[in-house]
Amino acid sequence: MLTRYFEGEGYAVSAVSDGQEMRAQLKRQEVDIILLDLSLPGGQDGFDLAREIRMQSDVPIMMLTGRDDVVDRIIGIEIGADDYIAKPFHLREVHARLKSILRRRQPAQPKQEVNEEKIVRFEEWTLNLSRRQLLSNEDGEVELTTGEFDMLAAFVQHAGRVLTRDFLMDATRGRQLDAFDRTIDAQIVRLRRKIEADAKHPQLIKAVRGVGYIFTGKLG
Amino acid sequence: MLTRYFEGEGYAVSAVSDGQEMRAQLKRQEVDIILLDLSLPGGQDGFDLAREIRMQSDVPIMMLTGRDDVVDRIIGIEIGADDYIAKPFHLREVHARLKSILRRRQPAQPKQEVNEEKIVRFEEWTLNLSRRQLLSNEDGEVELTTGEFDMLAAFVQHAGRVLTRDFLMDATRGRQLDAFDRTIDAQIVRLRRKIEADAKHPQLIKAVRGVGYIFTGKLG
DNA sequence: ACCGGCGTGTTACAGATTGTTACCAATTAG
DNA sequence: CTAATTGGTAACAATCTGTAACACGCCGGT
Repeated sequence: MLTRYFEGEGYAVSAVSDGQEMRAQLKRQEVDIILLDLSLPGGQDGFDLAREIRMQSDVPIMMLTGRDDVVDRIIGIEIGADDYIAKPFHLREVHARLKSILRRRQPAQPKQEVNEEKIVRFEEWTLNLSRRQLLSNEDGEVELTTGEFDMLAAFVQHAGRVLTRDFLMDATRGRQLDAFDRTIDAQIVRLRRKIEADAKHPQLIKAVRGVGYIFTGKLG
Repeated sequence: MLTRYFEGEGYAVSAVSDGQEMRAQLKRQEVDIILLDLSLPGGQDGFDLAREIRMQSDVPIMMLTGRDDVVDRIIGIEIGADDYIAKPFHLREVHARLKSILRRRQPAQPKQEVNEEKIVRFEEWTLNLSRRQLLSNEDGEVELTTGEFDMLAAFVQHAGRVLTRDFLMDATRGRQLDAFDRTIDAQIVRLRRKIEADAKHPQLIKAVRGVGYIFTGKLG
């Protein structure tokens, strides 16, 4: 009945019959207002559904219910419903209240701050420092171990500079390098195998004899 | 039983089983009222605990007890408990008294943010820190155990930082990690199973070898 | 008081990652 | 040109994480 009426009034209406369908619909399409029938089938309480909606968005909710219980009304409003109408109701009244709510909803809500991701691109690679994730622009994700990621991160953050093994050891492991320690070299080999097109002729990470290594990839 | 009832009534409930856990929880999160069961395990006397709380804060305390002893009742009230209810009690009655106490406390603390729920969104998840509830934007609620929730809460509140097992143990259990303790690792596995799309290739909680774990989900 | 389910801690083992060693190749010093 | 030095790499050992399975204790229900 509601569907027919509001479609007749020129609204685009999506009718769903339970919480599951509602979630699917909400994911599919942004809606301007939700009319929520509290006498839902199944054990699922309409209030729970309203709370769930409210937690994820500020879309207006009008509750329609079979009984006019003061307690229910209070609960409904407290949850964050914008209106609460008991049956029997006039369609005209529902429409009037709906318009009122939509009119009220003009001012946009301040968005929650989004943490900006730290992302570095070089050659055909995208390194997401926040997610600790390396993406090839061609083949999707290449998984790096903790040590490999830390090593690569150190390089891209000091691109074009020669990094000593000493520096790298401190940057990636947080400890000191001792004599005859080949830890860094071994890790370099492993990293190269994953990001160099030809490990025999490295283009991204080059050795600087007697000093250390340098990242020569082009950032951008 | 109490936990279920009050959660059903829309309260955010943190159930703890002893003084140790209580201290940890109080450190973790500010509470509006404490329901204190006087029949506590161990030699720890509930009255002592109440005194301890009272010494540090004015948070309302309701005492629940197995026997209705006039002397106990007087002691309880003298210590500074706001109410004292003997078993067997009706949940409705407890609720009514609780509301009464909170109403009474209202003017004392004119806080604006009382009704503000702490909500964090990341990827396709909505974590309600106040309600201790996790919602998938696609499939509705995913139930987390106490330990899983505390772990996830610790992560989202320190997103992008590497958290040591030591830190996590303190944040989620309020105790110290001892050698060869795999508690955190086991809990991580269980949490991942619930929130990672592919537990074999975790995207939200990544291990940092030799150090701990890091939350790499994008907030907002 | 007893029972049964659930959550958590513990243990053991599998698998992944890293450190070390040895040896080879490449480069440089003399 | 030869020897010494340095980086590359494989192979293995040591360490760390992932995970299943089980034990235990708690709590609610009978």
